[in-house]
Amino acid sequence: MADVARRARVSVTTVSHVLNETRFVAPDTREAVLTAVRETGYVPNTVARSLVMSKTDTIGLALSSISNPYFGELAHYLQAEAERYGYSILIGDTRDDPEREFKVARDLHERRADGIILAASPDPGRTLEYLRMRQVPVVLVDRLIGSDLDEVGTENVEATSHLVEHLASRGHTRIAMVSGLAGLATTLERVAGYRLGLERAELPYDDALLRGGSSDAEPARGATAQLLEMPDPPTALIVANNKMTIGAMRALRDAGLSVPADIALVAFDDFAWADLCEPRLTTIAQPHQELAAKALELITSRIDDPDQPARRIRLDPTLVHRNSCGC
Amino acid sequence: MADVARRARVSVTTVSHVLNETRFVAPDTREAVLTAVRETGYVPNTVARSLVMSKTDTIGLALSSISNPYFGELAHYLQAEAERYGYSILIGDTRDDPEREFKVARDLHERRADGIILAASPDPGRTLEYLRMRQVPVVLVDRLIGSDLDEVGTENVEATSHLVEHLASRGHTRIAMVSGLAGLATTLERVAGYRLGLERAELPYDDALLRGGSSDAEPARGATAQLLEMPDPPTALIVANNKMTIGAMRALRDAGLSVPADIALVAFDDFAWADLCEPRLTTIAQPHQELAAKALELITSRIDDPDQPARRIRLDPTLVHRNSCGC
DNA sequence: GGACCTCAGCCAATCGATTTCTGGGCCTCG
DNA sequence: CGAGGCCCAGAAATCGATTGGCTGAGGTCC
Repeated sequence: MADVARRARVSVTTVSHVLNETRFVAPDTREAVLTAVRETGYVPNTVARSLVMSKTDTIGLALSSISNPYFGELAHYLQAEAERYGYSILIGDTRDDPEREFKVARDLHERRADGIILAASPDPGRTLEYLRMRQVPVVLVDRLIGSDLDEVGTENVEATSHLVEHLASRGHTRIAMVSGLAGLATTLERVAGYRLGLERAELPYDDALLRGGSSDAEPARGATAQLLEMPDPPTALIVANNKMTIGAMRALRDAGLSVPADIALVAFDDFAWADLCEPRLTTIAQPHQELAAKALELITSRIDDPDQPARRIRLDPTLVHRNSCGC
Repeated sequence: MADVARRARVSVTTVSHVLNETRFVAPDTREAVLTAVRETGYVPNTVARSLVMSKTDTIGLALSSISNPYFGELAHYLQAEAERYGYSILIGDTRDDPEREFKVARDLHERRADGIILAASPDPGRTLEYLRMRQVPVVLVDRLIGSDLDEVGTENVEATSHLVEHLASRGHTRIAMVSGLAGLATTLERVAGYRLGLERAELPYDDALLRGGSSDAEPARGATAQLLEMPDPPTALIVANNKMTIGAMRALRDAGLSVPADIALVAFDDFAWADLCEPRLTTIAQPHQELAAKALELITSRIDDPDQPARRIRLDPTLVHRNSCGC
C-alpha cells in the first residue's frame, strides 16, 4: 500500500480512502491512486485489515468429517450462504471426538473466526465452556443440546415417531432400530422418537430391537446382522443415518434377505443414490439448504448483536417415500 | 498479551518468548507468565502473528463444489493432511466457473493463504495468470493442465483406454461414453483415453457414441437417453464421473434396460453406495487419500522453497470390478 | 483586508504480536 | 580493582492496514 501511495504521490491514508470509498477524494487524485493500484498489481492485505478492524470476515466450521455426505452437503450450503454475507469459511474436522473438537474450536478462535458453527460431539462440555468464556459467537447445528446458545437443527423426535407409527400401521409389530453414536444429541432424539412411536402405536418396547451402530457402516452391519439372527427377527428396520445404512444394507444382502418382501427398511438421510439402490430406499431427507441458511442467519445476527436472546430453530425433515418401506 | 505481561510483571517480549519457547527465560519468570496466562484465559491472536510473520499457516482450497462426493472426499483428506503439517484449510467453491474461480483465488490470496490448491475450471487462464504474477504457491489437483506448476492427479488416458480395451475383449463393439464438462482437463483426457482404447482394440470411432454429460446428473441422463434411442444402440457404456452416473442409471432404468444383460456399465469415481446399486457398479476408484497426501507434500515444499522446479505426479486409479460390467 | 469556512489530504496512533538491539546486575579472572 | 562475560529481560521497531485530528490552500463575506 505504501508502494501504491508513493507511486500515486499521495499518502497511504488517501489510498485507503479511495479503496474503501470511505471519504471523498478529488477525482484526479482518485484516478491517480487507481492507476497506481493497477500498475503495481496491489492486493490488499486482509490480515492487516483484520488486525485493526478486529474482525476477519471468517466463519469457522467445526463439523464431523465432511466426507460424510450429510455434512459435506451441509458444508457446501453453509459455504454458499456464508459467501452471500461476505464471509469465508475455515473448516475443522472434529471426527465427533470431544478432544479433537476442543482443539478445533480453540484453533478457530485463535485464528479469530468471527463466529463458529458447531455440530457438537457426544460430549461437548469443555468446548462450549471454552467458547462461552471467551464470548465467541456460536451456533449449534444438527446436534442441539438445548443450551443458551443459538441452535438450528432437524426435528427428530416426531419424525422418528411418525415413522414408527407408519410402519406399525402397515402391520409391523417387530420394528427394530440401528441407532447412531452414543451420546450424540441426534441419536438420543431419534431413539426417543422411536420409543415414543412404539408407545403411540401401543407396541411393546423390546430392548433387543434397539442396537447401536456407532454412526458408521461397519458397526451398523454388525448390529444389523445381530438383529437378523434373533429367534424372532424384526420385520422392519429403521437406520438412523446414511453411513449406517450402507452397513445395514450389506448385512441384509449377506443374509440373503430381500427388501421390502422380507423386511422393510427406512433410513435417515436422503442422498442422490437412494433411488438407485435395490430396492429404492425410503428415506428421511433433512433440509440441508434451509439448515445452512438459518445457521448463517443466526450466526451473522449473533455477531452483529452478541447480547440478543438465543434462538432455537427446528426444521422438519421430509419423508421421501420410495420402495424399501413396502408401501 | 499486554494484559498477561502486566499481570506477570514482565514485558510482552518475555511473554512472547515464554509462549513460543524462543529464548531461555528464568524458571520463576516463566512460571509467573504461565500462571498469568492461565488466570487471564489468554488466547494468542494469530492474526497479529500472521502479520509480522507474513504467513498464516493456512492453505486455500479452490475446488469444484464439495457437495460432489469426489471433491468432498478429497477435501476431507486434504484437510486431514494439512493438519499434519500444521495448516488449516480455507475453502472456496469455484463451481467450475472461470469467473468464480478467479474471485475465489483472489479472495484466498487477499486473505494471504500460504498456498493454494486448485482444481482448475475449464478455462483457468486468468486465475493462473493472476496467481503467477503474485508468485502465490499453487498446486493443481485433479485437473492438470501441464503448465509450469506443481500438479497431482489421476492417470486418465491409460485408465480409460484399458477400460475400453477390456470391454472390447468381452465382445463389445458398440462402446459409448458420456463425457464430462467440456474443456475440463479430466474430460479431455478421458475422451482421449476412450479414443485410444478404440484404436487399440481396432474398433471404429463413432462420433455418435460420444456424448457430453456436462459432469452433472440431468444432462447425463439426457445424453444417455439419446444414446439408447439410436437405431444401433451401444452395448456398453462408460460414464466419466460420479454425478453423471446417477443420470445414466436413471436413463437406463427409464428405458427398462437391465444392466449388464442389456448393456454393460462402467463408471468413473467409486463411492460407498456403488456396491449397493442394482447391479453392483464396476467403477474406477481414484486414490483420494494419496492424491491429498501428495498435494500437501507438494504445496508445503513449494511454500518452503518457491524456486524449486515443478513436479508433476500422476497416480493410477484402481478398477473396482463388480457386476455392472458383465464380466 | 482580515476573519472564517470548506476542501482535500497528511500525520501519527493503533491493532497484537515478533524480534533486534540494548543494558543492568553479577561473576570471574588477571 | 577493573574489564570482560554471562544471564535475563526490556525498549522499540516492525508487519500493513484504518481512522481521528490537524493543516494549508483557496474562497467567501462584510
